[in-house]
Amino acid sequence: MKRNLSRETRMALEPRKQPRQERSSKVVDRILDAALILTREQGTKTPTTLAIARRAGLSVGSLYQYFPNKEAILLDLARRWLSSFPEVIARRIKVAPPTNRDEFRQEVRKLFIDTSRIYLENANLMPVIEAISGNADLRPIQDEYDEQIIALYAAWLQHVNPALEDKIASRLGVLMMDVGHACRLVGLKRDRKTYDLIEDDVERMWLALVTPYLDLD
Amino acid sequence: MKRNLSRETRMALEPRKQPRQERSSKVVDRILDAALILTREQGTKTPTTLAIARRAGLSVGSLYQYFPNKEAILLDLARRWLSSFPEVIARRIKVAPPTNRDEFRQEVRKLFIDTSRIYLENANLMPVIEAISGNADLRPIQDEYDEQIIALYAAWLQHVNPALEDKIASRLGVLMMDVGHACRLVGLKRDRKTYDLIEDDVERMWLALVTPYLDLD
DNA sequence: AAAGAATGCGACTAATTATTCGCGTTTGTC
DNA sequence: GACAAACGCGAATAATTAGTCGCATTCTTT
Repeated sequence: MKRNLSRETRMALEPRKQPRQERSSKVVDRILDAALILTREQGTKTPTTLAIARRAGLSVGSLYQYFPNKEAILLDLARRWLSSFPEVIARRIKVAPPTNRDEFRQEVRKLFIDTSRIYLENANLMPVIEAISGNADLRPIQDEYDEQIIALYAAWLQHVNPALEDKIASRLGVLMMDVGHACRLVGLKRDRKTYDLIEDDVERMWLALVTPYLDLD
Repeated sequence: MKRNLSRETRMALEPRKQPRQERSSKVVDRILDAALILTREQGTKTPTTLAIARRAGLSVGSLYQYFPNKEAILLDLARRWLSSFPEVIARRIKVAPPTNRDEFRQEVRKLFIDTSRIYLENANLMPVIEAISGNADLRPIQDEYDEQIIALYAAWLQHVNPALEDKIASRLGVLMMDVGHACRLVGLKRDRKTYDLIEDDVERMWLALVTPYLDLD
């Protein structure tokens, strides 16, 4: 278990080599698929390298042809998810800010729907997201993304109400993110109808959360 | 690492022996204190038995005089926290149900304040709670408590509005718990003033969440 | 088809860490 | 103060797993 990379893990998360031959790029997919399936099966615990290799019909050695360490595999799976949040929120800051209560509600709704879509589209990798949160090595990386997302939520709030103090915006940003995340994780574990009901619940909560701080009208 | 107890862990969580001599009951406290301090220091990862023993000025062997395994130590720390929730919610079900919108708001507020107090009083063991959630062996035990708490929140909702369907009550119960938990964890990491502001935020969200389902008036 | 590069293999290494066990020490009891 | 029970110790055990390395196989190119 040569394991003091943990500190430098961040540097070491890039793929060790680009696949050159066609067979190997399929192998990368097999590895990622195996890791995803196992993470889903096992819930909390991240799968072992041996388990991933076996499931992918490979040997451990082959894993390390393409990934510098186990963490990199999980992170690769989560990468699309992690990066789509900033994109989506940033997009909703580019439009003209609302001028009355009704337009404001519309804006909340849009942000709300866009973020919800991210969850729905990535439903199958929620177990990976949860595993990452529970992993000491990966947690800091997720925290970085979270910081970014919170900052963007805060920016969105100030876009909607430029008079809003930084401190308040950032507090509300954290809560929007965490409430949304917690509720949607619950929702995705239920059937689609319940998910939709929970979405309505979250929307009401978001509105209740931010409305007092956005004295339009 | 004799570690296939995991399955039978549940049986094995009781203290191995009651301390008979006075010196040893102090030792149990020292162990618990050490585990608490280390968990707080290390954040996510649960401390090793060796680290706990060292910090408590003991040897590993002595740990196992009083605890059947490492998990039992953390669980012992969390036990008061885990059990106070059911107590507190159950107490709020015993009073007469509200008859109008204003009394209802009062009831929400009371439940809200009572649960908030649990967080404030146990602020220093939040890292333990988080560590437990991230630990594959302990998670299931916390989940059991969570089930219980959700059921009680649901029962409270039906106490307030007896006409409320089971399914809705349980959905709202989950959300009350998760939203409260997520926000309060954030709050406890901030200063007291911010905690109070977040409490107001949560109260508004709770009200927004449940009000549509409680057609009093 | 032969050379050389890329890929694949899996036994092995090594780090980590939970738990045990036999023995020495302290404490309580008479 | 002597005896047994309780307590304390920590080296040894053993389970688990991440990551390596030299050799084997397959592919690409000419």
